[in-house]
Amino acid sequence: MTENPEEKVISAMERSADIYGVRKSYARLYGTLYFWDGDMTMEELSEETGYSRSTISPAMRKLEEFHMVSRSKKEGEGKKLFYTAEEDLEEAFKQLMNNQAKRELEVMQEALDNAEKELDEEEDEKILEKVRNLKKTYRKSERFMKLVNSLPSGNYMEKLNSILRRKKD
Amino acid sequence: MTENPEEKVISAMERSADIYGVRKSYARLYGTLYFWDGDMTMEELSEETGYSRSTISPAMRKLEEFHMVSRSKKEGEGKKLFYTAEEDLEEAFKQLMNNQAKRELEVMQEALDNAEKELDEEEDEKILEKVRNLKKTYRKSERFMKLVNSLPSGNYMEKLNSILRRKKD
DNA sequence: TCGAATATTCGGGAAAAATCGAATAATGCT
DNA sequence: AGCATTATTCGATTTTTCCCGAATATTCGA
Repeated sequence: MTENPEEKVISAMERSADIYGVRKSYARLYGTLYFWDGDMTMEELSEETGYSRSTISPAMRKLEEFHMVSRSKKEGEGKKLFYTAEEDLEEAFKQLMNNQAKRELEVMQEALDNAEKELDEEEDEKILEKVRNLKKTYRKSERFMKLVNSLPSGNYMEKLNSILRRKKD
Repeated sequence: MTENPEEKVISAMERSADIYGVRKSYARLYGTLYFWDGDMTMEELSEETGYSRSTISPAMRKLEEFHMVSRSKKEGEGKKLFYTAEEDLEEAFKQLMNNQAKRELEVMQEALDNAEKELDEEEDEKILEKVRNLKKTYRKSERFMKLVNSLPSGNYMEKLNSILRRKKD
């Protein structure tokens, strides 16, 4: 909240989150945690971000689900939870892609399969063709996703680049 | 609206759009147009989707900006606009990525640069390290984006796959 | 097993976004 | 140039999303 240099970065994170349809509060919570030295309790997060505990609690669970943060407990600290930010964002993004986008593609493909089946019975060639066209695109995206996910984390860019450099036009 | 097979596909599109933070109306408009035989006027789109013209007009301009649809006029049809769906979704997604994500990355990188500069003056090593860490990740994403964009449309997946098959574990 | 500390859930209210209808602007035709 | 037709903009309304505080559930330690 106070105007540190990192505040601007956190704002940028909020903006990104917003653009991708993720709650801004998630971004601020993550950013605050990322720049914090060590771990934080929900109470500290609340003080720091201004969000109430009832906002933070589910937010942290989501962030955990996305592998953006991890929780831990401490000896003699009761049931209090301590959070730390996952620093390897690359891995986090891959996870995000894996969970969200994958489920997403599945829904679409199921819809396309059903439509194809029905249209096949109705012998509606024009629409059928369009459905098949979509299926092709989605199969391609799926393969692309799997590919990115299968690449070893950390240096996939370098690998891809070097692979593709040879066909440089 | 009536329960055709393609309605389910359009619903899935709406869902996708929603997940990615895009207006559902855009998805329905695009989907309706995609399955339509030929081009459509805004009035037809309005009848078909139930959205009013004042919703459709800006939506279509956005879809055009994203290269998802294209407009045209017809001889003797006055100023009336006719829309057709871009069928090459792959190209459209690339465009989308190019516009939205690119601007997005720029904002973040500027914030990171500024933060780095300020922190450098303050000699705050810990935070500085974290900022640099983020910069690294974002540079990587940027390169990745550029790479995907530079790939020839249509069969990049096949190429990548065949290239990578040899390192299959 | 009980009590204290903490996390989580939930309903209501506030804020934000999406859509509509009415008013305005732009375009093509005569 | 003026009229008719269609697109666009804008303020208001509805819908949706987000967040908070209070109530409830869970966990840990004794």
